[in-house]
Amino acid sequence: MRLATWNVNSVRTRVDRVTAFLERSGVDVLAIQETKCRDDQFPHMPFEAIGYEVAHVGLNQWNGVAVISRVGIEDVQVGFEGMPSWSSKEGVDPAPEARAIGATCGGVRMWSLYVPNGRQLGDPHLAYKLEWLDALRENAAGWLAADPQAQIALTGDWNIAPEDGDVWDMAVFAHSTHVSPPERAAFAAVVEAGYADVVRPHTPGEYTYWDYTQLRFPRREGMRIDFALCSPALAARVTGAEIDRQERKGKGASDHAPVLVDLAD
DNA sequence: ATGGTAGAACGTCTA
Repeated sequence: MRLATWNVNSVRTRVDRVTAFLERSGVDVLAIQETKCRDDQFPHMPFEAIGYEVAHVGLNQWNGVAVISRVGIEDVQVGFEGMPSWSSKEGVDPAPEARAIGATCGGVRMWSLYVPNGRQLGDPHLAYKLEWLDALRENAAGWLAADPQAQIALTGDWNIAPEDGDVWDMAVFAHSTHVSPPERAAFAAVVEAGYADVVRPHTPGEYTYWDYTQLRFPRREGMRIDFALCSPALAARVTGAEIDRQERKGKGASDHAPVLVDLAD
């Protein structure tokens, strides 16, 4: 079986690329982030036409996550217990955002996660990001405690570069989010809870994201911020992984590349 | 030059 995660940066703009990727790659279960649409706007038909089912949550033009599977979608869960809320405006009550959806697909508990960006050091959005990650960690630890043999994949755009080598120049990020110690600690806490980054060993030195501006992609100035963290039972099945850099090329590319994981049967 | 690009309530937020 083949899993993948991909921040598509608008599923409506990118639907032809996403379906072509599924057909070309043979991915069975794909987690996508930043669909940027409501549920009623999601283009289900192109996916159904090639044999995939979709579980999506999208509340407005921001965020939006989905699991797309051709090996079944069961027990769909939107968000997780204690997931923090957010309000972008003063005077507007905070509400949960469309940043997490889980579903069981072919025996794997697949999560599509879009971790809050954090914006800038000192921004309330960074505190929100850290609270969101802590609540995720607490849930993920609980899932594993309830069933140590569970095959769980925490995949998505984590908006964290865990190691200095995960950005092209640490000096550029000296006063930025994504590399700060609290963010890295929050990521490490999920790993310590039992979820392994199964992709890094197969893709040393590679990035998953390149900003649209400043010619970042041709200059090979990217970041590794998209991850598939797997529970022990699932990590034991991993036979390989790759980052599909080709998908970042050409007109109409997302700013993120798909991250793929191969599993033994 | 406070820049650049992209995508979403088509004006402004988000990344």
